[in-house]
Amino acid sequence: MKKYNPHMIESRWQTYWDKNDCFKATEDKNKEKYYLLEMYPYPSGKIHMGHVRNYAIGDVVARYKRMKGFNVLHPMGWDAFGMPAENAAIENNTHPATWTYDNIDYMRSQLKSMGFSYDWGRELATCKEDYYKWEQLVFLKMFERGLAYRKKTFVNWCDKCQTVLANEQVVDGCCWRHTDQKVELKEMDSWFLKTTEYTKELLDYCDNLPGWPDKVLTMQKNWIGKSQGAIIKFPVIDYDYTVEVFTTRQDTLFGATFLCFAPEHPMVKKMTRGTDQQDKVDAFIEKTLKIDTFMRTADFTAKEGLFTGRYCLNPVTNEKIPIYIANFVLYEYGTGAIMAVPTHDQRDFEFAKKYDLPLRLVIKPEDSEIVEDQMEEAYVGEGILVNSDQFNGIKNRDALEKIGDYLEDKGMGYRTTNYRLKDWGISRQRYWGAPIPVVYCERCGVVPVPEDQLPVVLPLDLDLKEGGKSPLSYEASFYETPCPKCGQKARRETDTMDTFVESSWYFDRFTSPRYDSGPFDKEKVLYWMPVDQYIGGIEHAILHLLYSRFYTRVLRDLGYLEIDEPFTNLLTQGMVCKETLKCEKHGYLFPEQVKDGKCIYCGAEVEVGPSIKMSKSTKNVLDPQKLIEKYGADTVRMFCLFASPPERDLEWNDEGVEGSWRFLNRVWRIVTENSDNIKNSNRCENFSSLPPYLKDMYRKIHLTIKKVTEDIEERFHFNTAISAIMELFNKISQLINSEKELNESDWSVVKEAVENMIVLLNPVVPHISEELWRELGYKSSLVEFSWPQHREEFLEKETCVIVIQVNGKVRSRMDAPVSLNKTEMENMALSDERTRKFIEEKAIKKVIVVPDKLVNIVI
RNA sequence: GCGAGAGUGGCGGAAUUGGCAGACGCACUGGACUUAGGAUCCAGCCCGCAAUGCGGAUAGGGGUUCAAGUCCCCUCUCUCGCACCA
Repeated sequence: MKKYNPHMIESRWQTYWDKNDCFKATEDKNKEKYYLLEMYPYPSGKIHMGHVRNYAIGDVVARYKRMKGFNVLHPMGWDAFGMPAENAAIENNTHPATWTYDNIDYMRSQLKSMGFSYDWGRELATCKEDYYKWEQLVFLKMFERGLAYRKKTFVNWCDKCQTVLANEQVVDGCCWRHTDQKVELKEMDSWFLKTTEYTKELLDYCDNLPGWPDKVLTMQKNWIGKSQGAIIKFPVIDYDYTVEVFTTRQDTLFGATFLCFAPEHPMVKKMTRGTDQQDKVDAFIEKTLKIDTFMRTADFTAKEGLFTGRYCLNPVTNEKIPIYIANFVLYEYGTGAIMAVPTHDQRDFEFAKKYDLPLRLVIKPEDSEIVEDQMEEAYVGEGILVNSDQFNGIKNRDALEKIGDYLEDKGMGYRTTNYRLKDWGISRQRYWGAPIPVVYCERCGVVPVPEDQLPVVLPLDLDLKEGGKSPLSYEASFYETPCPKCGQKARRETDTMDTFVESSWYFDRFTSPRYDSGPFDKEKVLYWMPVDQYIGGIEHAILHLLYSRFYTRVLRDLGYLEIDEPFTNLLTQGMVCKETLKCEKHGYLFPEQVKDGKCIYCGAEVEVGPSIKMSKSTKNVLDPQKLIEKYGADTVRMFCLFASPPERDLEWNDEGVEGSWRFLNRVWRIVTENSDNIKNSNRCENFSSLPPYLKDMYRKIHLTIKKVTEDIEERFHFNTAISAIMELFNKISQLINSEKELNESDWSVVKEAVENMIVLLNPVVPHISEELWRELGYKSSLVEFSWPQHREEFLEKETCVIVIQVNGKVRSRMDAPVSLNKTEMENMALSDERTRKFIEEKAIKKVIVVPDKLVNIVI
């Protein structure tokens, strides 16, 4: 008997699929298309378990859909621009391009060794000219339409990255890549994409994506952050300016006793210029801007502010109220200034108490009294308006409307909707990215590079300096260029685009990756898009997915696409977790640094920590390469799918992998040891003449087909699909290993069972199943094979086990013919001897009968 | 603080519509085969007890129901997201 040798088998089948172009996708209008996409990886060096899991999940679906007869597009590529390439290049004295392409080559070979069914002919890398050229073109089109623009703003600056970060890339006040690096505010010129042009659509369509997890949609909605309220105008006294504030609580307007500006608001300096307060105000602004936004606005940071020396009029009370600047007011949100109602807003309350500002109650709870002097916190509940002139006595909910109307009537303001979503800052002061195709000319200003001069090529031969600014800004051969308009000496933009721009349309490019007359071939993109199933990590729930939704709309409005949403269905898989090992002296340890529970360096007892996301920093990682070398790709794929359903975290367990390995060995053995008998027997023709135990086996075959199909199709629950196949396997193995000699009809049913088992296993473990399929005498590959369809008539049973309960407790079971009516079942249960013991002489109150399942006798 | 999700044996997890809780796998225990077993096969494996049976058990408490892991209410714990957003 041949031993199961995964490496031999796997490389043989990988070569076969490759040579025969098995996964090559071509447009075919007669077939239903299915575009399956997993989030493409950043070529960081080698694949990690997260990739393996993500791509194993995707591959099951791709292979399954293909067997189901769909025209499947399943591409793979590389998110190839980005900072790690630059950092690694400086560290290792290589070029980012060399580093990136080397990594791509190695990672491609790793993905190939996993046997994923990609159409490798469509592979793309975003760092190549023929990719970013089209991104630059789209940028120019956006510029023409005002969807890309330049402005001076306060930007998030990471000193370690030496670049600007998008708001989305700031996590807890720190850089998303350097969690120990505080982000500073820096005023800079930057390019923005006008995501806010589509705010409403992006929000509304969240209710139009039934195939997305609610969690992700909620996160997107929160990020967009819709709030309804009003803009209210407060005229400044003795100064020609009217402050506009946004509020959601116009019902509390009569209680607005002061105003607060964000310190960096440009009006603050203007209003205080030449006044006594100027110096103090300037100092306060400077001080506040040194503190990053997170710290400044953290809930543990005390409210701080300063009087500007100016007053304005509360438009409804006509009272003179002071204008402050305050650290807790955000310049980016609303109008950058607020009306402060200390009685009904906790922040305003704290501020007023600190600076001794007046409190006026304007909402009173219906069943109690509040006195301003005795308030210890703001009253934020519902109530009745007081101290509000003609609005006194009405409920504050109604006052929202009424005061809104009043403001509009009097021209003091208007109702509006405000969103938290801001425009997307895409400028990065980095080298390894797509150049922004514009030129700055002293005469002509900002001049877009003409389309026929694209691409603006990222130069490869230049010096990379450690730290500091982007090398492009030192490279005269790059930035020196004649102005496209007037021909005079001009300077090229040296910033590059955020890499999220590339990932906002790579899925479109996959439909025609070699197309050279535009971003993509319209006919092909119309055929394939949208992506039917997108699979990736939850960590992209906001950034990547929101940008992609935005970019899709831009491409639609530019005439490239005819769809609104890029991804019809989204599956967010959980993280791969493993326990951590920690030594008191040496910190986190790799498993090989621990022997017999002791640290190999100091012999100290190693603490086994909780299972958390695999990460290099906590050293609880596992190199998939080693697993593939030890067990082969099929075992690794199988364990990843078997250990938990995809959306949940996967708890890594070394012994569990052994289990998958043993299962595949058992399958191998039972098929190879019995292949002659299986090959030489005929398919079972006459079901009704089979003895009961074979009918039972037949039923199991069809039950398994049904279960596996439903688990993959409806829920992506591969773990239960695999366990169903294991049950079928156990049943086959019991029959074959039983004492008796197998006869002809036994073998005919075994043939049916084994063949179906192999086909059902194919999407999960494609190599071993192909090999065993051949072992059974089939010449063609399972790639060509159709997914089996269960037959209802084989699921039907002649008898079933009925559970008999007395007062809800299981007391007995009986075998009964199926489809008895309720009375028959009841009578049968009542005549059951074991059941009678529990009923004794007691009166029966009620009998509940669930057909073919259960009888519950209530006494 | 707000929002969402989760809590089931020693472990990963099943139970899809309210109908036998613990499928499948791991670990563990015993046995067979064996020079050997970290291979393979067979058996056992939620807890308690007066043990062929009975009782208890799905974070804890209460409720609805003939029947609750599943539905409702309260409490606790954990995870994730947001967090002075006016």
